[in-house]
Amino acid sequence: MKKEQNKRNYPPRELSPEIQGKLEAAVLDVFSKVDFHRADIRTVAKQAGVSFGTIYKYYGSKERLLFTLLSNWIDELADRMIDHLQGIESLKEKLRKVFWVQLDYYERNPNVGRILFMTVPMATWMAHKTFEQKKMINIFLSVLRQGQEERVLNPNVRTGVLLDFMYGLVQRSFYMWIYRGQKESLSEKSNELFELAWRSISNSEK
Amino acid sequence: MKKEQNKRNYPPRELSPEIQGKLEAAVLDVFSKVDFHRADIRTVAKQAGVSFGTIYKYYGSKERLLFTLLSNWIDELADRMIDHLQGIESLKEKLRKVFWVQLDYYERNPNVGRILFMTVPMATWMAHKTFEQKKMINIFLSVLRQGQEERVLNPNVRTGVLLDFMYGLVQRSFYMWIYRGQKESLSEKSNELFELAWRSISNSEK
Amino acid sequence: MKKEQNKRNYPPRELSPEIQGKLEAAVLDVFSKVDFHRADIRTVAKQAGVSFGTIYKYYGSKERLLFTLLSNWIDELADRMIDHLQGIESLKEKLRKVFWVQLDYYERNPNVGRILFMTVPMATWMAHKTFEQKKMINIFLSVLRQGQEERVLNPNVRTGVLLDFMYGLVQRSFYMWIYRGQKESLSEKSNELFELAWRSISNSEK
Amino acid sequence: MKKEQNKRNYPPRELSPEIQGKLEAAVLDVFSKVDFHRADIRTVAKQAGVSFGTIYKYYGSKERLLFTLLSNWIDELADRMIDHLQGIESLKEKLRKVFWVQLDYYERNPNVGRILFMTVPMATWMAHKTFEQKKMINIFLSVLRQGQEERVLNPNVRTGVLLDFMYGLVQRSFYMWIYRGQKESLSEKSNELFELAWRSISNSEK
DNA sequence: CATGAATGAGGTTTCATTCAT
DNA sequence: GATGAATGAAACCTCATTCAT
Repeated sequence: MKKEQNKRNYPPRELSPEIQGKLEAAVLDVFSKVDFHRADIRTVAKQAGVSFGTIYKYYGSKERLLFTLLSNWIDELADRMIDHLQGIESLKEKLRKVFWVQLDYYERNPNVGRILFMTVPMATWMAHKTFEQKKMINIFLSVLRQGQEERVLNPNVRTGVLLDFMYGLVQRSFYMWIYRGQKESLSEKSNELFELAWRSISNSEK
Repeated sequence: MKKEQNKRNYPPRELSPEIQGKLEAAVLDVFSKVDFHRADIRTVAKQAGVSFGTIYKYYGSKERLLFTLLSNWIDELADRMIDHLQGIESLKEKLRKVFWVQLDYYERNPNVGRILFMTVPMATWMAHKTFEQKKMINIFLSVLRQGQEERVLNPNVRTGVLLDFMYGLVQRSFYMWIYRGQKESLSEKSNELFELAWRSISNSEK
Repeated sequence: MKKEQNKRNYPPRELSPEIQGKLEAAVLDVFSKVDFHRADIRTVAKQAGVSFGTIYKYYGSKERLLFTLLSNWIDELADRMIDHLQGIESLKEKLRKVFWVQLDYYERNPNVGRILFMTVPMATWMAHKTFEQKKMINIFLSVLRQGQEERVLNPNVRTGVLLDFMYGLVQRSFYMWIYRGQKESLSEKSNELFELAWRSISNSEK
Repeated sequence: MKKEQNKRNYPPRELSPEIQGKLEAAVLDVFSKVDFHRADIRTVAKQAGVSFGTIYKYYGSKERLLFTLLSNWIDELADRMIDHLQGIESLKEKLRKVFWVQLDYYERNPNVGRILFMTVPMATWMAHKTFEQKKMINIFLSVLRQGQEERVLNPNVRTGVLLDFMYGLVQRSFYMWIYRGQKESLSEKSNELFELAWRSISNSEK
């Protein structure tokens, strides 16, 4: 007898990249336009040209569909971050870049930002294994720790606080940018935000 | 997408204070435990000892129920803020207080914090008339503007950015406090956060 | 706290007679036309002018919907049987009547017959509490036992066998009547069948 | 209502005898345990060690799979009937044999009986070309007609009625045997049933 | 007016059937 | 040809919302 299909570990295998792509586009569109509870899987399926049976087979639930794709996008951002940090020596420049890469990404992918910062159901998202975003977090932490070791950053503040500080700023900046109508460029405000942040976290006693 | 809900003005009249109180307690309990889309009006009604029909009569929809009560709680916080800011002259101390009052409030009312920062569907909340939180915002803005006028705060940064900066920090601090298990006191970290923030926003050139 | 709603004992209360009536008509129509597995509850709901949510609330499943109504119809038949047996003394005439009432009922309500003898999923139906049809069965058994006690019926045959004998004949007669196109009157063949049966079960040695 | 299935002629060719055998065993097992609409083609395929695609290639639909195999089994029974009727001259003994062969077969193959009398959706089965069971029916009819011609059987009753009479008895006896827990031997009750039937159909005036 | 029965949308599941590989 | 991924229909279930009493 064949071994039992695992019914809870989604996805059981990979969707074809083509379908995956259409699905991502549809999820991005539908889930960024309305709150999670108003987004309709049947609409996603229709837009993606996939049967919703297939969606359920691979993702198992509305939440998991969203979380899985979201996780992919954040990984994309993390990869881009790693790429951009290469060859920068100055810690200050590294951190400046960290801000810029994020704001640039969300400016070019506002629907990812909308989903991440505005429609994802937080309580469940935080319980989801992808919330920690290890890859992304680790990049930040290693930069921040390096800074503290080199006494360039304030060593008296816990790294977690610095992290929250930066993340909070990015999140709030993003959704207020949306709220205020996306009038100016988000990435161009990156420097202003960074300088604010830098004064906070740099080691003024050094 | 689900159809839009009724847009009449709720509540049309006042519920008895007793019922109102039980309803607030029930909403606080139910909506803080799970994501908005999982919170069940029937459970709220049962806990409050009213029929859900009555809730609909006074609030008109699930979202409006939540937003209305949430708005009340934030007003409470604003009133407390005003109260605490009285008699403080030093701008730095005022801002320190602003942080403290918020963190203290959310620490003592973590369910309000959970709802505001974690379960409320952001997109719709932002579109709701109470999102702006005029009272609260105005307190902040007036403090910040006063600071900028007095050249105590960095005058080169738009007030909105300063606001986002503070709000983002409070929000992120709160939900990571929850995420990390509410181990230390949130209000006790207030000073650490404030000092970080202060270096950011104070006018270093002065 | 209110006591828990029983989720498995359907119906929790009575549907209004009007709705009940429309539902019966729709079930009769839909379930008699096609096999159980092809009958669609949404079609039933639409025809009955009831939402299918209501059907599920009261009946809980497709099978239970069918079984419950079917049970009602059989009770109707049993009541009619009791009514018609009144005032008949002769045991032979009683049994003749038993055949006639059944065939007459199914001839006038062929859709009930179709459902009972042709589309109901037998295996599950037999496991259902209403399969035994106590009321109906008891009428038969009491007539048959009386006959055996009076030595008018063959006392050497178990009553259950006599019952199967009669039931089998009615069932097969009905569905072959359908199969052969309902050309002659079914109730008019009642006597022919009865006389056959009577020779079988009457006590030839008396 | 669900859409009608494909009407091509299946099977288009022969499956290997080994697979055919495993498939029969699987169908017998799966379709006898639960109602038709609960029986799962995937389970059948798994048990038979073929993919369900193969089943579809050869049989075209769930119904056709069942009906085709069922038809084979009934043919088997008919062959056995022919075999057993050989060399019996007495019409009464022939008919006794007819009962016995059937009850004996279903007792030894209760799953065939379950399928034929309890789980097959009658309405569609009757519409299927194999329902008439020409071979089997012809055996019965020729015996019955011979009896009527020889004036051993009641000549005033249509042969169809006699047939229904016998079939109905076998069917009801079988499923009540199942219902009552298969406690006694079914074939041993054959004589009791036959004697009952014989009194019915034999020509009492001769 | 308060109530809760009824509605209907949509999440979740299962599965017969189709179809590309 | 055999396979099983994909489809889509419909059962099943929950719940926001409407509405008659």
